[in-house]
Amino acid sequence: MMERAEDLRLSLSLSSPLAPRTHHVAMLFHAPPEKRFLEMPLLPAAKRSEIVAADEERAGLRGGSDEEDGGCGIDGSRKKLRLSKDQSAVLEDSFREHPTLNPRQKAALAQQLGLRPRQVEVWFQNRRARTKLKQTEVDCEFLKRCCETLTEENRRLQKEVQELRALKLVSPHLYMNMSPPTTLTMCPSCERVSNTNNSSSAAADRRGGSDTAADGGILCHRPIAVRPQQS
DNA sequence: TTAAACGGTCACTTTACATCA
DNA sequence: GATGATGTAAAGTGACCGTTT
Repeated sequence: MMERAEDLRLSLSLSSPLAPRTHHVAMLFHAPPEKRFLEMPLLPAAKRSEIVAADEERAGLRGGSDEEDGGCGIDGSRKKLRLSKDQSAVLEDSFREHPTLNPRQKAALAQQLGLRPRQVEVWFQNRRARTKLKQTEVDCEFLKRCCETLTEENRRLQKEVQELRALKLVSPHLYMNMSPPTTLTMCPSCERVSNTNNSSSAAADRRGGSDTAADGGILCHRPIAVRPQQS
């Protein structure tokens, strides 16, 4: 199995709308329920009858079996299979167990549910896409909140620098007597400054701490930290 | 070692169907 | 009840990647 496929933290159709959509062999699907369940030994009898009932209900809505029209309507339009709740539940259970299927699992699941392996494959494909979409939404929200927090923190730090500069100008003596900000610590070996509860400072450190107040970016805290302390 | 064939997956898209106003 | 808008899920398509030959 491919690594990226397994990494669930998780393409383009160029088909022309003018071109007639082909109805592949893949679409000439599902046999009637009674035929399907001949090869469904893994499913309890009660479940089978439920699925059969659901199938029949759907068939009734469609007004004909797919075997007759090869999965397509009289006018050639493709009929769309809606999976029953039971089928979906089984697929969901299986998905929770393993988000990707090997050919054997796919075939077994298809047989159990009375579907074609291709349908099982497509279901898992779409399910992975839905999972990824949800995860992306969650990630997006998280990053948004991070961005807001960092923006606010940056604003606060810039304000603090301005105040300190002003203080330095007005009363240098008082400024020199100030104890350093308690949130800043200096590494004894490399003399780099880090803010143990401040992610933006750490980020600035990683970048070499070259940002200045003038360019509006995150301020380098080194000048503050190396301020000589009076005993 | 390189390249073609092949299979699996993904991203994007189309389409059928369900639901709701 | 008919109808159009909208959402959702099944399925089609091409690209990409890893494996095999």
